[in-house]
Amino acid sequence: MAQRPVREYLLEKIGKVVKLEHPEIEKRGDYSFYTTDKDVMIKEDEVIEKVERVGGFVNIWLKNDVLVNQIDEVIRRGQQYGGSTGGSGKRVIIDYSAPNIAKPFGIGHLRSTIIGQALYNLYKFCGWDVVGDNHLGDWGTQFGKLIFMIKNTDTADYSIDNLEKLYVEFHKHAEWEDEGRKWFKKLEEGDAEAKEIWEKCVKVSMAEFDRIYELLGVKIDAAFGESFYEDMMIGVIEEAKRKGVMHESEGAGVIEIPGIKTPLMLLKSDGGTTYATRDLATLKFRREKWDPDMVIYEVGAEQGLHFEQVFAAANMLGYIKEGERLVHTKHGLYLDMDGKKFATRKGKTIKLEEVLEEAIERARKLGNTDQAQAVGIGAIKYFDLMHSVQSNIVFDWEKMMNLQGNSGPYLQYTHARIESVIRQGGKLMERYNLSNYRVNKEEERVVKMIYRFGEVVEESASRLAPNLLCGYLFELAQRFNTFYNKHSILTPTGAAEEERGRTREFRLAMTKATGIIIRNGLTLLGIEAPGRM
RNA sequence: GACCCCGUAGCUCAAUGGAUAGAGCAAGGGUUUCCUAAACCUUAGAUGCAGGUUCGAUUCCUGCCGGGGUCACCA
Repeated sequence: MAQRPVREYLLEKIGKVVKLEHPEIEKRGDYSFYTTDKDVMIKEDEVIEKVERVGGFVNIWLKNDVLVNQIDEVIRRGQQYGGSTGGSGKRVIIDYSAPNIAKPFGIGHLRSTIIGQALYNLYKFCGWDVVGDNHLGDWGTQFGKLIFMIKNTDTADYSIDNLEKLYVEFHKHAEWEDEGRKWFKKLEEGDAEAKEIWEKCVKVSMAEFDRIYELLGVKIDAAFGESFYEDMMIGVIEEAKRKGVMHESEGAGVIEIPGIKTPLMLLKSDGGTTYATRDLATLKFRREKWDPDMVIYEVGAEQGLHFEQVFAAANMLGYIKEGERLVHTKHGLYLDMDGKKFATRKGKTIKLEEVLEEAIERARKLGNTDQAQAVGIGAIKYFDLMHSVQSNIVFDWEKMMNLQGNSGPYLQYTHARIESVIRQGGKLMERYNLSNYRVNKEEERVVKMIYRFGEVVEESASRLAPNLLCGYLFELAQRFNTFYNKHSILTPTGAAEEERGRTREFRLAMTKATGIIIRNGLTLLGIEAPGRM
C-alpha cells in the first residue's frame, strides 16, 4: 500500500483551503500556512510532531519517523516514486519540437524539443494519457521560395547547407517574393515538379532530424507535419465560410478576432493557404483523433499573437470542446551575444548539432569517455530546463557547456557517486529498520527534501515549469553532497558497534533513496543518469 | 505607435502574495592517508524608478525608464 502524501493528509486535517508551503527558514517547521482564522486549530498526532503559532503563521513540524519512513517508501516504489494517478482519465497532447524542413536544426528548436519532452514525461508520470506530436514545418510558402531557388540556380545540391544558403539568398531579393508564393501555390495544386523537389527536401531534412533526435535521446509519438493537413484545408475554409466566420479582405480570406487588431488569414489573395489554416485543421484533426482535455503548444513566445488568434478562431469555429484547455507555453528565445534574435532568414543561426558535439567533446576531455555523450547532452538539456520557460536565454558557449556547479553533470555526478557507494555497500542493507533513528543535522537536511519530490513533480507539471524540478534536484543533491562530505556512509564513527551498524543502515538507505529520486528526476527531465562517471 | 514577455549580486539565472530574496559562474581564503575533489567549506556582493492594493509585494495594479519579441499575404 502506498503511503498517503503528507501534504494531502495535512490539508485534509486543516480542513480549510490554505496555502501550505515549506518555510524558507528551516527553524520555522516543515510546513506552514498563514491564516487570520482563529478557528483553524491543528493538533499533534502520529504525523505531526509540533505545531506553533506565530502571529498568523501556523508552523508544523513532522514527526521524525514520518520523514525517515519516507525513505522506505522511496526504496519500495523505486522508479515509480514521485508519480501519481492524479491525471488518470485525462488526455493531453503536447505539440513540441517542430523543426523546419530544409533548415538546419538550429538552437532555436532546442527549447521546444527539450521542454516539450520534459512536460511529456511529467504529465505521464502524473497519470495523464499523453500524446506527443511533432508538428513539422514541412509545408508553406517557404517551400515555394526554395523550389524557385532550386529551379533558378539549377542546383542538384540538396544538402541542408545549400538549401539554407538558397533560402538566405532568396530573402535578399524582395522582388522574388511573388515567385515564391507562385511556386507554393503550384505545390499545393499538386504540380509534379514542385512535389518532387519538395520530397527531396523533406528526405534530407528528416535524415538530419533523426540524427539529432538520436543524439538527444528524444522520441516523439507522432509526427503529423503541416503537409499532412493539406487535403483538409478546403474543408476548414469551406466551414469558416459557411459559418460566416471568414470573410474577404483585400482579396484574402480572413477571420476578424474581437479585441485583436490584425485579423487571422486563412487564404492568401492568390488562393494559397497559410500556417493558420493548417493550425486550425490540426486542431480539428486532433480533436477528432485524440479528443484531448488539454493541448500544450510548446512553442516560442514570438508566436504569441498567432496562437491567441488561432485559439480564438478555433473557438468561433467550434473546434474546442467544453472544458478543453489550449495552452501556449510562450517560451523565451535564445538570443545572440548582442541580445538579439537569431535570424534564420539572414542565415544567422547556430546549429544544434555543433553545440551538442562540442558539449560531448568537453565532457570527454574532463573525464570518463564512456559517458561523455550522456554528460555533454545532459549539460545542454539541464541548462535549457533550469531557466524559467518564459525568460530569454543569452546564448553563451561557456555557460551552456557548464559541467560544474548548478548543472546537469553535477546531478549526474552525485548520482554516480551514490551508485558507487551502493555497489560497495548494498549488501549491508538487505534489512534495515529506520524507526527511531536520530538523524544528525546533515542527514536531517537531506531527509527533509526527500518527501517533497512528489509535490515538486506535480507542481512542475501543472505550472509547466520544469525549472522547478531542476531547482529541487539541485538542492537535494547539494544537501546530499554536504552530508557525503562530512560523514562516512559505509564506515560511520561511533562508540558502540551496534550503533555504528544502525547508522550505516540508515545512511545507506538514505543514500539509496536520494539516488532513486535524482535518477527519477533526471529521467523526467530527459537526462540520463549513468552509474559511473 | 499598439500588444505580449522580461528588468533581481560584476556576469548568467532561481524564488508558490509571506516571516532573514536563493544558486551557479567569476574573485579571495581553505579541505583529499577516508565511500568518485565534475565534490565540500568559507569571505564579499542584489529586487530599474515612482505610486497603489494588502496585516505582508521580487511576485498583483497604474505610470515611467531600459531590453527583447510581435503587429495579414514567413512559420
